[in-house]
Amino acid sequence: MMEEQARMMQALSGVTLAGHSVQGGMGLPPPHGHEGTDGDGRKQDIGDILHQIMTITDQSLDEAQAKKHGLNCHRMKPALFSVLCEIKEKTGLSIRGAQEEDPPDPQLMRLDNMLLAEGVSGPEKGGGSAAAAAAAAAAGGGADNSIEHSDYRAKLTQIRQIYHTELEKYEQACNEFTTHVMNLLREQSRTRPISPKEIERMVGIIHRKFSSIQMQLKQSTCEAVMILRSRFLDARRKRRNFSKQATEILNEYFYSHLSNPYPSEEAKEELAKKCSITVSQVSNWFGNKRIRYKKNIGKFQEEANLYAAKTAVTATHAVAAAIQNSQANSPTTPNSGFQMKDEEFQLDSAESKNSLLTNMFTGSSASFNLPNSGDMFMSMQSLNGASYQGAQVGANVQSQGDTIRHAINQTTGYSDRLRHPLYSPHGLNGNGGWHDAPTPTSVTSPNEGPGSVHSDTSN
DNA sequence: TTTTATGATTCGTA
DNA sequence: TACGAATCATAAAA
Repeated sequence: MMEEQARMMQALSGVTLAGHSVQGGMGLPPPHGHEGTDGDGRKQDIGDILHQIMTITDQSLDEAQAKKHGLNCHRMKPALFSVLCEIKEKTGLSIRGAQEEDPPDPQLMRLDNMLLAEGVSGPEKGGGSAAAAAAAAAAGGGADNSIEHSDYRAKLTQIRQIYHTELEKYEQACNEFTTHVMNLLREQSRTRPISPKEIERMVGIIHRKFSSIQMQLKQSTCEAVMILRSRFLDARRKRRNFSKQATEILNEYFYSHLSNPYPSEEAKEELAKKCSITVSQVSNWFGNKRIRYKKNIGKFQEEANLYAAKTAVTATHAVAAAIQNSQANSPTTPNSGFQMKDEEFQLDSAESKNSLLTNMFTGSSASFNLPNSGDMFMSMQSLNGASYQGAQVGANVQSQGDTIRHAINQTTGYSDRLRHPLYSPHGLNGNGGWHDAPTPTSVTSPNEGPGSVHSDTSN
């Protein structure tokens, strides 16, 4: 300590060397009573001032205050202050120079980006709605989708509010503290060498400190958002079985399009709408269903028969209505809308018998090319243990004219249903894959009335 | 508690 | 990019 003082005094006694010629250089009048005297006198004067400064702490407060005032008014004060500042600057800058640069913190940038993306920072309007929508979409499910969506948004808004309140608090505190420190330093600069540059630097340090606190706030906000998101993603992973009705609709479509269980995009949309699920859930369902069906056809046989009977009964009713309708109308009703070729129909009808046998005997996907020797009607009865009116549909249809077939197509919407009264894996090829088949473009429930649109059968 | 069913995800492929 | 296959995770049944 004493060494430092001595060194400083030594440095200051050579102020002229530092470029501040006390004699005229700064326009200062020479020390009183020593006008025109030599350098020894000036040194003596400066040494005296420095001594007073160094010993000021040893004195009582009043004494020190008085001395301080005296020193402030001393004519050498500005020069001395300037020199001290310069020395301080020189030593200080070399130390802090490296810290002066403020490279953008990558972590802070990441946090900022995330907060912006999540809608926590950035514009208020619709804040987070995109993220919320994404999370809600990922959550899947229809009915409670909107509930989850709004729940997510409410929580996000809460986080956003807390974030902004805290941020505002920090900024306010930062400003207050900065102002306070600046005032303090300005005040102190009257008695000790503090240059404006140094004050500026101090402000920078304060801001950095506060921004590190802000980063903590941003980090915890991000964490909160992540937790919120993960909770919604968990909700997605928390599987919920589809409703019985939805499963039925999907199964009906699957087994009635067993030859080609690949619903088109339109069909998927329609199914999704009917089942109150998303299109991707429909895709998932069909993906799972196809693979699980193929893996163990035997296991699904009962289910297949069930849906076959179900849809066939519906189809029968529809056909009966259609026949009645056609009979009620003139027998000369033109078959303007029917486009399916008669040969095709015959062929499909025969194929259905084959597939029926396949179901009965094997359940294997590769063996549907059994001899065409089965009796559809009998098979149905033996399999289901119940009379199967729908089995007669094929015969009826074959015996009726195009008008009726047209009516059937219009009524049921499922050409496959008629072709395969008992749904079978006839569409599976020997390699375990489904044959290429035209993709149906529309979905129609067998429960639907005749007014429905059946684009997949009208071409 | 164990097993089965089922919706979702991931990854490789054509 | 849609699909198959494998797998995960959880609901539901045994």
